Amino acid sequence: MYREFKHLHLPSIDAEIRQFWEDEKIFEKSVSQRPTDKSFVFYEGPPSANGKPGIHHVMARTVKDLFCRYNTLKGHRVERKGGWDTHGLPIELQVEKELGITKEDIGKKVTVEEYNQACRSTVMRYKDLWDDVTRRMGYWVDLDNPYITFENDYIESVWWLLKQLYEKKTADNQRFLYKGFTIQPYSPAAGTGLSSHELNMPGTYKEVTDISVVAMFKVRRTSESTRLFDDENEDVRILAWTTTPWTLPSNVALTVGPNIEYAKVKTLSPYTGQPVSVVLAKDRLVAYFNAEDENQPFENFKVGDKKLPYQIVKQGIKGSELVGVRFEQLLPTPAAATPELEEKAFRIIPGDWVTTEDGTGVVHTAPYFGADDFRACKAAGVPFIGLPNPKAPDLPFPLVDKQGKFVDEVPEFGGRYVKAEYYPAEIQKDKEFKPTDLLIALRLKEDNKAFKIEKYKHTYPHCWRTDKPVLYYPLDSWFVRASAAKERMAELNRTINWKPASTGTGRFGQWLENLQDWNLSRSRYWGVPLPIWRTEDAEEELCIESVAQLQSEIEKANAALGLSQSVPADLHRPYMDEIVLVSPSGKKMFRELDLIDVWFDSGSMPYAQWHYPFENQEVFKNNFPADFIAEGVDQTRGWFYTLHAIASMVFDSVAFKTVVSNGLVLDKEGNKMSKSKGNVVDPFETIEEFGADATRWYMMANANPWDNLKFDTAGIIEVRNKLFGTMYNTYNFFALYANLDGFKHDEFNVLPYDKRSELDRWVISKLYSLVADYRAAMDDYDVTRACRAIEDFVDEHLSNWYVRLSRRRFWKGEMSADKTAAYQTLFECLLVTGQLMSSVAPFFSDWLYRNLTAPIKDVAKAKNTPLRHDSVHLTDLTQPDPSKVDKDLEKRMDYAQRICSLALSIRKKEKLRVRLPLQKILLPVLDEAFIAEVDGVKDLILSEINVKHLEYVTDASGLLKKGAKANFKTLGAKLGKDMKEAAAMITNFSNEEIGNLEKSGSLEININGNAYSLTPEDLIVTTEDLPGWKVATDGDLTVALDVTLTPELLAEGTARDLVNRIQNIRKDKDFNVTDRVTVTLEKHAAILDAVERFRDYIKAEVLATDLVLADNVDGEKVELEDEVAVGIEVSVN
RNA sequence: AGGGCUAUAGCUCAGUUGGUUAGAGCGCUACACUGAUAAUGUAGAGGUCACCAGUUCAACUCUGGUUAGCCCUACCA
Repeated sequence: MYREFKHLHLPSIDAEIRQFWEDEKIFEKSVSQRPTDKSFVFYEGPPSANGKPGIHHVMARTVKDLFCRYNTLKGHRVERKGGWDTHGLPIELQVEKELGITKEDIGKKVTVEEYNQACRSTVMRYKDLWDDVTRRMGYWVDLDNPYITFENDYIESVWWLLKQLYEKKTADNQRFLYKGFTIQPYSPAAGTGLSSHELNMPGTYKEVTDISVVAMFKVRRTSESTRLFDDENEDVRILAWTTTPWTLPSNVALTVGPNIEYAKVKTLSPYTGQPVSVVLAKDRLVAYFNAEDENQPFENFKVGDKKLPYQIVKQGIKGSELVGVRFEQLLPTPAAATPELEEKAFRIIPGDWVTTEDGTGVVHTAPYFGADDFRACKAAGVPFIGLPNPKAPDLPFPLVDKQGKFVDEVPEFGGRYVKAEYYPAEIQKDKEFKPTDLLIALRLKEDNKAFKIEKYKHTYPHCWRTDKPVLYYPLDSWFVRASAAKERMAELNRTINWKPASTGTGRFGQWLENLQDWNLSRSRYWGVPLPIWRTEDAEEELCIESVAQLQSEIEKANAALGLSQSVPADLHRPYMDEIVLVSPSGKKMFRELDLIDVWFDSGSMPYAQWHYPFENQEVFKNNFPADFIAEGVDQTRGWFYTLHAIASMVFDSVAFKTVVSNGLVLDKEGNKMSKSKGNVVDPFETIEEFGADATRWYMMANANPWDNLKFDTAGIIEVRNKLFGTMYNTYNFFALYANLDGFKHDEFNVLPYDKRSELDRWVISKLYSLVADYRAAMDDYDVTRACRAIEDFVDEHLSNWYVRLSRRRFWKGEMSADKTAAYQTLFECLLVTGQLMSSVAPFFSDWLYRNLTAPIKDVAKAKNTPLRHDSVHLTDLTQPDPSKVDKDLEKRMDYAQRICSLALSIRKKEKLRVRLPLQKILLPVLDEAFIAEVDGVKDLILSEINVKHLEYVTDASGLLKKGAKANFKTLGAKLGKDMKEAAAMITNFSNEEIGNLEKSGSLEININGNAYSLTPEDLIVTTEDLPGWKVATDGDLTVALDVTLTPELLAEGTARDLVNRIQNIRKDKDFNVTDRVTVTLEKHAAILDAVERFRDYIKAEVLATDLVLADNVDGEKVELEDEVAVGIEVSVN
């Protein structure tokens, strides 16, 4: 028996199948039963288990899962090793929050050891939730043997990779792993520098309003500047604009464009009213002065006036002429003063990058807080400003510390955070609170050093983890020289199949073109320690590549230094920091304290997950590179990049051949989901309510995975009702009648297709067309197209046409060859469609497969047939079979569907119910082939629309009124400008003209004096009308219906109505489908004729042994057509 | 600021190499149909294919520009 069900409840199916998978280890079998030499390699991008899974994870993991399942069905062995990303800032931040400490407390209030222990125990906090969502959504991945990035084996592989980079050299003999001092984005809140790709995470650049200041730098009267002065007492100032006033105490230079023209303007200081002469770019005058104020008297100006009088006293000063001019330091810090600074700093230097697009055309230059500034000062020989650094006098300590505070030595502002955002929220909210930038601006205003202070809106980078603004800050860091490999990376990238392609060529490709070196250093505690040891004088260094090498170096050091160190059991800080090695020259070597960027961890997973090269060399070889990976598009600069970079530089290979990047999951209004907005969707609730399959299917079918999805549960409901509901109903229908008839599918006794009906062969043809379309779409990683093809087949073809038209075959009469054919055909459709669905909808499809195959499982197993498998996920994907596809048949059926549709629409218009039979349908035909085609599906049409006969009307009959339309495609090229008129002319062609053209094969027309010869294919001929008939038209098809009613037809219609009403009563009374009944009908004039003529028909249809007419009937009054009510009683025998 | 992508019905989306009636589903209205139905049919309402130019006999489609949204690039102070 086939299982039958009352209702479709997908969550129950989920639970049943999940249990089955676990009991029978179906996932394990689906991998192990496939040959090892036919692998399809997939890499799992490791999630971090310290956050809860969200609905977007269901999206990303559905993409991963379905292509792995699909390739499994295709016979590949698809290992899916899970993994966990365990290092990094989010974990540290969470631990700090829980321990109630800040990073300054590390090493003080808690030891590094305790801190790291806390991190280690936190990382897996939500592992159970993750494992649960993994199971519930049906994501098949090996959770028992995942790679974990904090494990020693993993770290050792990472070291090995670092060593490869350390040893690799560019053509000019530079190492790919090197240390450099540069100005880098730095997040004081996170306490670490940020790599360029971290800065390129979505959402890092935010629009902020900062306080901008145009500062007035007082020019010192020296030999270089005399020409700027009219007299000795003139107060000449250079104007320079900044959006970061906190960098002004660190100002050492002003940069001008050598070719920019500057002007000197006599005016008044707006905030003090004192006379002053200001120098700025001539093109920028308009930004600070109004033309109508030019040459106005200065006496009238009062502080606070909007109108600032001015007078241009000198123009055409080239930037190059200003170079070397000295100025007074704006905000001196005595503790930072040095003779060298006094001598070489505070002067104007040149810079090519200066523009006059905004500001004053003069750039305030603070080398420690801007990369351009740093370079410009280096080039011009301007020293850096900061507190004395005894070890490196050239590199004084910055006036801003690593927490983002001014050092105490800075007058007035010492100890203040430079950005308001670094203060705790409650301080920022205080009414008295003033950001440091504002205090500085006010100070300048008071001291007559500010020309203009205003708010300025611009975008500024923020730390992607802490959401606070970054500083540009001088740091000593280890870099990977990625820029040296960018051509090779771009070249390898071109071989990768990106879905969508534009991400690869555009976003990723352009990124590679402008590739910067990869800043690897992180000043943190919980991560992979950089395995590099250096002597204190930095003369000698050693990069360790393995635990074994560390072991031997330790032994060497122990011997040389008389120590008793050993390799730590845990390769993290602080244990690694404690190891002292010895250099070839006998000096002590200490570990570089940096950790590496966690992105390097995850980019190392192809190697480190197998502890390569220390173990599993063969496994690695078979599993590199990946055939397929998938993650969110936000990983383009993250995991996708680090995978690609490491593979390119170390292995000169791609890391993955195909990558599918999915878009964001937004709420249904299109807003980003965020906790603060409260629009976050809980994946557990969604799956619990709608089932995993409907959720997965909706996410894949509604829009391409790479487009953003506006997540709306109404869409899931639609999928559930339409696709899964229809499949379920179709199955239940099959099961109901198969059980009644005792039909059991027999793989060894299948009726050949050519022995089956036109309708059967048609649906089989459609099915195998679907198989081909589906495979083509999936092979192209286009799951949306694949899903939509299935939806279309299930709804349009299988349920709405095949089953609807075949229903009668299933419930009429005893088993017959035709009935068997119907069962076998429907069985095959369900089986194959279910299999195609299984990649996206793994639960329902397995449930369906198991229901379909349960009755024959034992036989199948014994005889080793294709249906022997316990799960659809263990089967082989249905092969496309062109011999089963009959495009001509599909075309014929398409005619049938359209003809029925037209006939029904005429019925509708004429108010002729379908149960009322009609005499005749007429099809005007223009060519003989059409007759043959329609004849093949004639019976289907007649029964579907309840008409007795079908006739064709040919041209010869003379009844047809033809219409013609211009074929623009063929005529356009021929006629050109005369096209429009020709089209009008052709529309007005008479029957005769069209006939002539068809007969003779050509027709001359004349437009605007140009003669043209038309051929038959220049016209699209249609039959428009059949005078005297009810007609409907759809494109090239026309249908005419004979609506004459005879007593015979009316009686039959009434008989059918009676059958319908009696059937309804049977259904209402819950009779069994097979129950025999006795029917008593009220002796009503409206039905007498029908009962007389169709007594046997009615009896047969409703399984009545007796049909009695009586004056009084106990049963119910039932409405027939024309408001006639008749009493009917139906009772079981 | 520059570069890219997108813009089609109330909503979610299709729309081939330019070709003359721009489609589907959902939702809405009305009427049917149903011995599988959380279905289905027919009909209706709903579109200036974002806007403006250009190329062409012909533009939703190609080109340029504008606007809006998104993404990317950028420490231009």
